[in-house]
Amino acid sequence: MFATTQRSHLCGALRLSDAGTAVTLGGWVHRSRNLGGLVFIDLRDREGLLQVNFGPDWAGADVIAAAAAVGVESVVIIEGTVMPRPAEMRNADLATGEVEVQATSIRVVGPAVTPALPVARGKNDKLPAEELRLRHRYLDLRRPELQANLMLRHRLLQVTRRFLSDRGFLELETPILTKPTPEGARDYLVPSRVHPGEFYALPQSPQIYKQLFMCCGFDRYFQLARCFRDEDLRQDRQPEFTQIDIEASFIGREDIMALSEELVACIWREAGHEVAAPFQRMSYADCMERYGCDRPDLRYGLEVHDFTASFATLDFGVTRSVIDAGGRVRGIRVPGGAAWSRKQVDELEGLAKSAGAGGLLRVKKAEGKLEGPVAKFLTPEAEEALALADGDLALLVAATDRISSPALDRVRQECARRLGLVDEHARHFLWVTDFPMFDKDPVTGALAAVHHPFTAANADDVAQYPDAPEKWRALAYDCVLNGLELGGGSIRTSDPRVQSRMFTLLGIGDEAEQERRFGFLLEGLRAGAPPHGGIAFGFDRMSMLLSGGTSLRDVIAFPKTTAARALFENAPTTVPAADLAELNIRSTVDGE
RNA sequence: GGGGGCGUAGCUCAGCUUGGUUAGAGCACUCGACUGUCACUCGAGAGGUCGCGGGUUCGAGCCCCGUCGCUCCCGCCA
Repeated sequence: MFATTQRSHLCGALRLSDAGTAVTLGGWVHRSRNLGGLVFIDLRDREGLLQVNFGPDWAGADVIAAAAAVGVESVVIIEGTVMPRPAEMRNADLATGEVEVQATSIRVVGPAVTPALPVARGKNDKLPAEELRLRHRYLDLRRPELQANLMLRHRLLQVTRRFLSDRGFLELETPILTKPTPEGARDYLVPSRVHPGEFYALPQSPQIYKQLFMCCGFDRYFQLARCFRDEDLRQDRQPEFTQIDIEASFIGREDIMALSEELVACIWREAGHEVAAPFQRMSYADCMERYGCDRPDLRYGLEVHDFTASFATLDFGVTRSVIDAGGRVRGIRVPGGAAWSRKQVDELEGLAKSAGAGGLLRVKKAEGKLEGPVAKFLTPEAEEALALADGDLALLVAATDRISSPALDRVRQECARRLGLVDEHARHFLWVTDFPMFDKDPVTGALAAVHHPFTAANADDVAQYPDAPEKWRALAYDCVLNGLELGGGSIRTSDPRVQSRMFTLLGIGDEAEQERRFGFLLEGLRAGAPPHGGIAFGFDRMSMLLSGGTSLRDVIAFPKTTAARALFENAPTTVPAADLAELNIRSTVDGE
């Protein structure tokens, strides 16, 4: 398949069964070893490494001299014969290690300057600084690890396309130049030359377009969609990213969740992992109650418990005042935590405080005795509720749930890490369902969409609490793996009047304002919209997990730094004033 | 927008605690030797704006202030 007019095989593909074959190979000089009369070159292509041998019995002196002179990372084309290696000279570390090619000619077709970064690395060599790897990305991407990552990414893209296409989903493209939506994340804006003073935005997601496809009757859509958000970056967040975007008509939650489980299993299988479906499900309320988090890592326990009832009678000021004010006392039991030093527990308290808690109450049981600031106040009922075994440590937060949940989440995760409870090979998939529709700002009372403004509400909740939207649950669902959000979606509002009411509840302007900003969606819905819904998966994150990496930058060919800068091509950059003038734009930055 | 870490040869790092002659090592590079290596080995050599700017000092890679870059985290990410 890879044979061309210039080469016959891929270097890394040759095996013992190819012995005796005359080959012409093109590749990069990974490393070379010059033993005097004998020269070895490890030739590399995307398939792997191959040892090429230049010896006087089959190659002329001029060929050997040329092989000895070629620098690493140069591109060469060699001719020769595949030979089995003598048993004692085989290399078990190399897929091609049972053979070598005895070369009769070498031609340097792409001489390389001395590389700024090493591509061939020793077993214990550290990677160069990421800044340098990004600046010299053309070299970094030659590394077998990154080649493997991008080739895996390709396979995951293809298997996703095949899976969805086979099920009748149409791959439809949506615009990259779109309308600014001043909700949610910041948009990347693109000035219009033709229309002075007006701007496009790059899409944060194809959300509205895919809903319009449903209105058009393309009842199953998908796209491997590039999305853009002008927010600050993280290890797992890039300003442009790829999502598997799916939408379908005449479906409910169960349809989307079943389809998604199949898709995820298919993708994981492509990477060599079997996934058990159906996935566990848990309501948002249960997640928050038991784990303090809407995407819990279920590879370990350390569940959060409520001790409010048994602490209500305690004559202890801290818990007393919180409970009287409507708060709760919640916490986790840490087996073996009693052995931790004061300093170690203080560090945990630091985590809780950084998450907003006032402090972390500790009770430990050592040699049958309870210890800690609250110990002497404990009633027999409270002791029984804590249910500490010898060596256990209880870590409690007395506060409103809004404060205690994130604090206990942080503490729980750190305790699991310290206790070695996190099984790196385990995969615990989870559906989180029944999110609230709205998040109510505790200060202003304003409602904000937890998912997005197009999500449909649970009809029973709307009927039961018509005037208390903060009690409505959304028909939304998140797919979680080991505490990471893989994707999320919802059933959408397909009634334009209901959609308009949602905008009103969210404080998105009057009717005229709604028409101006979201009219193109409302018009589509009014023209006859089927019930529909969908989901989007973070494809980069999936690729990262399946390639075994921890940074999105290792599965994206040309990523941005955390300062949202491209170091290789050096973007963004200033442009000549004349270019700005043509766009009717003037920079306010000094010195421009 | 805020906080932490890092920045010394092409690469990875030591040196900084306690300021003091000519800033070191490994790899890579150049030259030489070597016919079975596979991180070849051996010998020799070259290679430095100690991120940048300012300050303290008789003297700064080292101390202080500022700044830039990368990175991790918080905010943010409907």
